[in-house]
Amino acid sequence: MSLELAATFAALGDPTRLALVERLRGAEALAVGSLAEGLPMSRQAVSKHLAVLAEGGVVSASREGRQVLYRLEPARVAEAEAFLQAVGERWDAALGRLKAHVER
Amino acid sequence: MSLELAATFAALGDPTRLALVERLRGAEALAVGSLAEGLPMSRQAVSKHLAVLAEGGVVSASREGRQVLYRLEPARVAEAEAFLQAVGERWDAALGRLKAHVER
DNA sequence: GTGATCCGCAACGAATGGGTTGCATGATGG
DNA sequence: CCATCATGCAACCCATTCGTTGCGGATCAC
Repeated sequence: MSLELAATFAALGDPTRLALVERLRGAEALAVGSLAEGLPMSRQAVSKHLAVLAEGGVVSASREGRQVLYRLEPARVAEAEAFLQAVGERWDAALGRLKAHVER
Repeated sequence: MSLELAATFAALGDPTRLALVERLRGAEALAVGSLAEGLPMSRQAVSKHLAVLAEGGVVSASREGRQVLYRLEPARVAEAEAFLQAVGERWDAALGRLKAHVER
């Protein structure tokens, strides 16, 4: 299956990276240093996590002076969401059929 | 952040497991052996992947005679979908504000 | 310029992940 | 019963991941 989709899900499959995404949800764009603040690991570790998120298409980076700003990238996130919705739809459809059968 | 959510995303973050989910999308429930059929790895490897999916709440297992049936578990999938939707919503809101500003 | 700040790169060790094989177990069919 | 089939369990190997530290390169403030 789609390697890109797998990379996106894998990027989200870590508590630290989920926390980073949630932080980015509350701001337009944040620098590495401010994202690392408060997390129980080094700045370089956070930087690596951000690289994984970027590889998965969840965030994008842009240099701004001497700092690097990260922001959410909704396109790939929407693809992942669509996949999950499709998974659920099959089940909803089955439920619909069952309901129709019961009500007949 | 939610360890459960991270486990769910991590479970989906592998091409083989995504393929398994897609197969399960087309059937009510499938046994380990039939899920392993056609995949370029041993049955035990597939069994491990299914265990990871179950740990992430994506599928559930039930013994049926001498075979174990796996089926999709929509509840946790819906939680993951809701998270992704929330991530996108922030962006949509920002886009809305931008649009409103431009049109003023 | 000089010094401080923000960050990436490289090397390293410990832990995890994904695959294999061999064997044990429990249900099925004659 | 006995052979067979569908799985799980355990041990092992190799590759990757996750964290660290040390260093060097830009950039800003003065």
